[in-house]
Amino acid sequence: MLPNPDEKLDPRVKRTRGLILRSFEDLLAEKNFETISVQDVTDTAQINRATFYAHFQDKYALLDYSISQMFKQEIEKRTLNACHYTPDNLRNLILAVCEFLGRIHTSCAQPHQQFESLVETQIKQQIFGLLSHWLEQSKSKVPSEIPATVATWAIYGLASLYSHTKKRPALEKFVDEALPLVAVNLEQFA
Amino acid sequence: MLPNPDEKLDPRVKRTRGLILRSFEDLLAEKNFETISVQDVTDTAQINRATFYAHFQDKYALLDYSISQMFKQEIEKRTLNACHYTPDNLRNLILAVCEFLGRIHTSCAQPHQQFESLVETQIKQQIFGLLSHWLEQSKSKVPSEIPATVATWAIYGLASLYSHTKKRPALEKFVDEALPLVAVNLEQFA
DNA sequence: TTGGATGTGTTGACTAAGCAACAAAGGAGA
DNA sequence: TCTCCTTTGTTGCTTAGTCAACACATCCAA
Repeated sequence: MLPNPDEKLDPRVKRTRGLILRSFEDLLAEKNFETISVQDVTDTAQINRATFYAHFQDKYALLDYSISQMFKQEIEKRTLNACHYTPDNLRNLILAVCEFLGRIHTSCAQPHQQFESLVETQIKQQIFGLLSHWLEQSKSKVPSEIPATVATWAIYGLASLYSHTKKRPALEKFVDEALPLVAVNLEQFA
Repeated sequence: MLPNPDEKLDPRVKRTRGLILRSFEDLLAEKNFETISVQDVTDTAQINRATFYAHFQDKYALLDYSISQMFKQEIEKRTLNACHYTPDNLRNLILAVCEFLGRIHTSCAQPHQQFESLVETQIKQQIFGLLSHWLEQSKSKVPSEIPATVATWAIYGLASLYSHTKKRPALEKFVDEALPLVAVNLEQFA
């Protein structure tokens, strides 16, 4: 739906980016983001360090890209990118964000402030883009920026709460309880 | 032991060869060798067809290389490349060849004449090289070419018999019964 | 027989990846 | 403070991989 810019790419580029991404995600599982050097990534990816810089400005850009790719996959898996606003789709989106963030917090070694804030920025950007896309398809011509922003922050906040909870409650139950509070501001787009 | 020519290689070369080999071995598990085209290999390896020809003359050369690499790994796994002639090492070698050939015959789709003969040539070359290496370390200065040849063919023959047997007997028992017939010609090198 | 479809092997021009070397910026410790 | 060491970005040159196009061989069916 949203334009897919990866198809017509030089195979060498696809391969290299894939290697970098895979290595980075593997490394994130063992060490925390701050202690991962570009060297570490290129060593485990078995590519040259200079090649890394041909693709990413630095490791922060890599993190941004990595997070957004993973999240995009999560969304595509649930085909949330090819639909419009309904309470049920919203419910699935909240579920997706909770699970995604939950997975990050269990599979990445001790997340740190900087790491978390970069993740937050990326994910919120994606949620906002998706919601805007949904709302603009509605017959209602109400401007969507403000409702989409409110919903985006609310959703991320819920997922953050969920993923930081030590003993996580049953996800479905959690989402069903929270859903109405988010949906109330979007009813006009249903 | 035998010189290891792969270490100081351009990383791109290692990667490309690895991709080609893996794809080829995967394809061998599904289709028989004759029906695998160079195109098939490069497609699944996600490399350009021209790149294939920069590494291998044709698919027959690839088969040779693939078989010899797999066999070399089998030998290295058992550290048979770093030892000398003893009846026990010989026993392990026979075991290795039987298992290797057995694995090929179960994991590769319907082997054909051409395929089998290419495999045979490669494996015998490797066995012969290894045996020569062993025998030439012996104190006895007896020429080793003839005994090594006899043993090589005998070993391959045994493994071939074993791997073509429908209901394979217990491997250990099979080898213990055959071992003396091969060892008798090598006693002088012990 | 002809023609389309498919595979082979090769070529030359272009582009990405590798490499070694560099300056510069921190960090840790004596 | 000074030095030693590691990491960061960057650069110019070399080499490997990509691409499109080519001529040629098979094969099979119209």
